[in-house]
Amino acid sequence: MSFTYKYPRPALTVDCIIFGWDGQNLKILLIQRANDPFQGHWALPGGFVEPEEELRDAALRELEEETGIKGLFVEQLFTFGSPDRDPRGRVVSVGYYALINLNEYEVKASSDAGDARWFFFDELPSLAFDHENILDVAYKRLQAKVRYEPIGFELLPKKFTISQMRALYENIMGYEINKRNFHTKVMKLGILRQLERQTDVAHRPAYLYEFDEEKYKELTDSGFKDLLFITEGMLLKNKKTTHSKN
Amino acid sequence: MSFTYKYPRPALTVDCIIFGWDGQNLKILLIQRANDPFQGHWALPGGFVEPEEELRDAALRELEEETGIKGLFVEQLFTFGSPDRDPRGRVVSVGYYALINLNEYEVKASSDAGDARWFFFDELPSLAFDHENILDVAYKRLQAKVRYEPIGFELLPKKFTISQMRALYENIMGYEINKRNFHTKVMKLGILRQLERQTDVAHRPAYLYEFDEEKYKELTDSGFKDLLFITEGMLLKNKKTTHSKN
DNA sequence: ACAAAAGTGTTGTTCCTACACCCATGA
DNA sequence: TCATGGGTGTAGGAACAACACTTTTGT
Repeated sequence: MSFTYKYPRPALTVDCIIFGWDGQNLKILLIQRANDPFQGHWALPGGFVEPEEELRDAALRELEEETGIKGLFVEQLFTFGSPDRDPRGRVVSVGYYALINLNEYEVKASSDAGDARWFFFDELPSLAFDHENILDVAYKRLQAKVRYEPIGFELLPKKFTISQMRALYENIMGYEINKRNFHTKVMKLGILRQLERQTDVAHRPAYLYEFDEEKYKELTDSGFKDLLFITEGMLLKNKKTTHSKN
Repeated sequence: MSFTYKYPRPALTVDCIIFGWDGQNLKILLIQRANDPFQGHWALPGGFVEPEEELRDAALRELEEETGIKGLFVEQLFTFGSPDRDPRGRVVSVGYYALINLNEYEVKASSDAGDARWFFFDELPSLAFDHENILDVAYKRLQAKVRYEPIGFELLPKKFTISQMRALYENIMGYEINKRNFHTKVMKLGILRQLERQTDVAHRPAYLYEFDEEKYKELTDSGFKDLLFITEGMLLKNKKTTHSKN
């Protein structure tokens, strides 16, 4: 069976940039290509969009295939369509990025499509196609979003401490964050519900919090989010953070 | 001549949302469809992406065809790919939005592809396909961008007054803007070069300004734009602006 | 008692907000 | 002189930035 058109048509794919967070490290899920163009190279997971499939659903399907998890948080990133981005011919790819907490799910990183592996964000191999560029766009987007609204609750566990939240943001921003001012800002926003305290830690136990979606929705819906969430004085710019891999 | 593939492929188009500003009104360029699906309906200008063409170039080409202007400001908006968005079959469309000052160019609004016309933003007809949705996404994006950085210098003439700039933002935001606070903020940013004054107006002549791209680049490059450009107290929320069509 | 991380007090500064007021021009 | 916008002064409050300090746990 085959399909014939009057004019040439590009193939349509989705590529997924999957950000994972294990509490210490920002990671990216990559797969090793089994077949020819760039065989053996690492690449972003992705694949062809089915004829009757929503773009978003295609992304979710690929994500489920690679991680085993349904209904991940995804957002459309950008569409990449340079004529020569794939040596086999023209392939237009819609990029989606996903956020996932690696402790909550114990994500399998293997799949039908060859080897899959989580990489530390600062130890990425070189990638197939234009995937380094795509990844770059995704990371910049993540950094930008984090500046003007608190996101990434998909990356944190259900219950988390402010320190854990701060550690995540430090990794995304690439800078240490002023503890005092971060705490103040988060509290003032009022989108966290305070729960019980931690136990069994060798220091003063921190309060646990959970994300209050109601309050968050109010904030964004109520006309205006006049938040720059991460402000300038919050960042300790002399102290860069590596995506520490302890 | 024809092209045959093993699997079905969607057609790939670009659609352009062209925002125009004539000094008083926000407008949108639409074309009237000459052919069958939605014949006679108004639609966003757009068309197929050529086999060897960058997506962005396709958008620029369409824009030139419709407006006669090369090198307009464009930015990728979003990609729309619902399987049923076009009754002829699957068509995936990459949306681009453009900004253009209607006085500077005296834009022709006719084209080979049937009738083209500028519509007042608040007098839009119903549109073909899912173009109302696309337009909605574009307008929301424009509003969002304007919140956290001063954009739209493409919409203003080379030399403009602060009042003209404010009028533009009032139209985009849909609210009147507090004159004092807007003025203060714009001045503090330091991205405008002050020029001579207006002449021949029946009131105190305003200073003309031009956009200082250098300073603007410094601002954005220098790490952080901690600007919410349009702040809450700037807007007079009781006073909505229609996109006044005088 | 000590280390380690959690959490709070506070001060100077900048920015935002909401007013009121004066200025320069053409008719 | 009046109408019409252009442009400025300013005061109270909120938010930001940069400090230092106290608290609570396990070892």
